Amino acid sequence: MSKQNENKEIKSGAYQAAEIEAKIYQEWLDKKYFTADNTSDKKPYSIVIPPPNVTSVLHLGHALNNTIQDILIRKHRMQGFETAWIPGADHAGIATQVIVEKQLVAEGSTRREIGRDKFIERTQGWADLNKDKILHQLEKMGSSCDWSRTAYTLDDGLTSAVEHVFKHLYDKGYIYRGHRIVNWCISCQTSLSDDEVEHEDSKGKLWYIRYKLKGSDEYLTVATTRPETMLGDTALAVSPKDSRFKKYVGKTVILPILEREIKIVADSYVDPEFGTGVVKVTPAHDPNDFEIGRRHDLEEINILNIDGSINENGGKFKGLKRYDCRKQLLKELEEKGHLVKTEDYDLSAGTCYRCHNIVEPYLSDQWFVKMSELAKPAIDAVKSGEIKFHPDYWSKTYLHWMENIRDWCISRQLWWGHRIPVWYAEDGTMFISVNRPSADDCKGYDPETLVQDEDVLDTWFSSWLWPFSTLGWPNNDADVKAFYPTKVLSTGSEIIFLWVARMVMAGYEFVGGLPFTDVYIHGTVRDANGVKMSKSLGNGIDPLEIIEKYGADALRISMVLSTPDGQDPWLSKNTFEVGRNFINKVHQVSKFVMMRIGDKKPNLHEINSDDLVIFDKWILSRLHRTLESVNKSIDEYRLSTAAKTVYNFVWNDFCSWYVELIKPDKADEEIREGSLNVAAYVLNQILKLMHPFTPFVTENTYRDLHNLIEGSSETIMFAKWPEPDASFIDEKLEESLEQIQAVVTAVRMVRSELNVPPSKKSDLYIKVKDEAFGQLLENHIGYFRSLIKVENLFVGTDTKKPLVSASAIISGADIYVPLAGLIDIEVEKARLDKEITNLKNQLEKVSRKLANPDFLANAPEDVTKKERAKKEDYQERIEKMNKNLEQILGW
RNA sequence: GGGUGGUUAGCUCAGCUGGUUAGAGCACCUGCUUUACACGCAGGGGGUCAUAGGUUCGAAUCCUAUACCGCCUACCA
Repeated sequence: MSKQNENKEIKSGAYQAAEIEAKIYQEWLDKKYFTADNTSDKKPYSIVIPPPNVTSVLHLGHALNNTIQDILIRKHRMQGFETAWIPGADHAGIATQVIVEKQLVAEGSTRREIGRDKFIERTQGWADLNKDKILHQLEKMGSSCDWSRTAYTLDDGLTSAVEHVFKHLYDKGYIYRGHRIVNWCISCQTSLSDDEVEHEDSKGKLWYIRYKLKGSDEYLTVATTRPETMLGDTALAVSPKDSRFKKYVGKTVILPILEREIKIVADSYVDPEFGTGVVKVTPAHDPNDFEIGRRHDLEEINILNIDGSINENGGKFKGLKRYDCRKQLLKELEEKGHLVKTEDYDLSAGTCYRCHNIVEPYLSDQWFVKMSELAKPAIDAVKSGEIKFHPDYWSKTYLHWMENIRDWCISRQLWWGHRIPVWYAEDGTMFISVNRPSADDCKGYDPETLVQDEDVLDTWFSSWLWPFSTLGWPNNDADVKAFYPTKVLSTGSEIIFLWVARMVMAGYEFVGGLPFTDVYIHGTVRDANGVKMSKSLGNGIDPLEIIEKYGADALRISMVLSTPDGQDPWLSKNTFEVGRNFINKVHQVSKFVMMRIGDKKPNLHEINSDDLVIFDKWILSRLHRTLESVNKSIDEYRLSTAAKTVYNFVWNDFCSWYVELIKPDKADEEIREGSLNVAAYVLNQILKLMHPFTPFVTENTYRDLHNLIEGSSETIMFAKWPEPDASFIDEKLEESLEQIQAVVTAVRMVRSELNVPPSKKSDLYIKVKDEAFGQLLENHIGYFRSLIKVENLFVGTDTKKPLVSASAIISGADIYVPLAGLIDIEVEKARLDKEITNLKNQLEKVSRKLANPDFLANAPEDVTKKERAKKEDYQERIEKMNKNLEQILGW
């Protein structure tokens, strides 16, 4: 931190976010402003929150996502929609169970020791604690969630939705139980769906192992990346088209070490070009081998225990961990001459998305959902544009996955979650029910003898119902009727498959219609080095820490400003200074305007157009241009662009120009009434426009402003959203003002470069080309006199250059600042030289263009006209500057 | 291996349908206790727009390759 920064902290005039934010949020809660009314006549606008996991508190990714949702909700609330933002949390089966199990181990216990009921009770307590923390964080961020509708995937209502859906799919034949190869995490000791497996590239080896042909001295060599699986080999396979190996098909080889006899089969899966052209077949530990095994009726030998150690089928290797076994096995193979060679090999190993251990393909009984039929309407929805992705390119990712969808393994060998609602009789007959079936439900069987499936359902099996289960489906339809489908789902790209796609399928299958019309995919939050923020890397930033230091408004606006539309934001702690400074700026300018209002009563809602000067009209024009642009950007989900537009308007147009322009020449003079009205009106619009982005400072200031003028105030939350009005936009007038700004800037530049003390006033001579512009300057000099420290202004079409003066030549005006005794000739000369060189370069470019006959022949007329005008302008300015330069040299 | 996003100032990014003196914020340099704001004001320096071709009167912008960075996806042992 620099010295300057240290000093700033002590300054007392700055905006104090913390106290204001806490107070305001509590008021919003007390008045129940966030609560949605399902009987309202207003048009609905609803969003369901992507439920955060109860395993950990929120990070900046959540802060970004929830800011986006709150911006959309608050804007639409102001636009008169009945808004419902449904908050909630997700029980996160595997992740939560893993954490609680670790706690138990640390205490010297295990889940099996304390038993299922105790374990669930304990996990529940822990999850509830975290859930509360998460909801508290959302509040601190200013989220205007409808807390009366807070949902949780393990709530009774949501649980009954899960049961309902399970039964529905089972009856339809879409849910089935199968003996299949699944992804098995040896650490979490559960199956995983394909989407819960992450692929990580790693350096591996390809081991070449030879298998001896029975009754011959010949060998067949296979290549493998997982040699330990050979303990479960039940065949070798070759391509049926491969002439090299045709003669061996049907023969037998001896599996090294275990000395088991296994046969050689021909299967078209084998690629003769790869490796040796011979593949070892381990049906119980490889999905492809499993298929080959089924085709050739091979034995399926499971060699692993659920913890990844070798079981009794591994003979003497029994009890070894998988990679220890690999080591010993390779050693023995080498000793016995079976290891032909070893090559380096890049592979991408599947790892568990929760614990990052390498996943084993594992043969077990699991429940699956058949997906192909469910996918159809979900594909159509995106293809037809009924559901739109923002940015649009994500729809390709979605469609690619949907069109290649595979069955979904939904059973998990866990205790934490929705227990599979299936009961088995001794003979294997199944009954679907959450609770023990009644005698009527299982005719012919004694309910007491039925045993419930031990496993629980994948967490996503409850979260895919989120857009309607949170609204009371299937038991209560009032909210469903009022708020389904929701409008937009805002989330990160990493759960397009896990969650978004499945919600779309669920929406069509269970409720009969799409769950949302828009999917907004925001970027992934990264640290200052571009590394994804994560708890395990420890590079995350706690939003609460940022809120404490800078305020929630600053957190929100900083995040949105620094998240490029459709790209990943790179954030560091000082990213948030941008927002804090901006909030303070708004606070300061509001303070100023209110101070100047005093006991006057400007109209905040209407403009009296009879009492406007050019600057007033200009800021109104800029305001409405801004409104036009911001509204468009938000509608297109370009929130960062919207925020930047607001930022630039407020800081540059309003604070740096307009407010400075209307400041009277002397401190004790009053602001012209018409301008003060405009300032108050524009400020009010700014506050409303900014409210979705920075809810607290705008609420606070809005109330102050209204109290001051009207003696009372309502909340800004339901204030009328500022819509653009094109009749305020005046391009010509904006151009005129840009000319005035150019004069001001030129004078400032001259003074600054010549090191004129800011306190020193001077006269100003301007020779204008156009009489009207001269009038404009003359009539409004009072407004910008203080901006350029001008004493007397001399303006006209024939104004002469004072002898000793610095000059600046801009389009349409020659500017002279008489500064006898203050001008350093060398500095002024260098300055003019630089300017002239600059202009000459530009002139050169334009001249070349205009000398090209093809350009003149082909370019549209307005372009050539523009270029000609430019050329003239450059020439004129260069001439004048040269003259000025000569004159200086003559001094 | 397929798909997809990126490459513009020291850093993070704008620049949407080709014609701009290529912009902003941060950082940097200079000056400033100027009537709200030093979390500020004014001014300044800094870019052969990844590379190579092409289309065009004209390319940061369109097309084609190449390189690098990133993400997603994939059962080639």
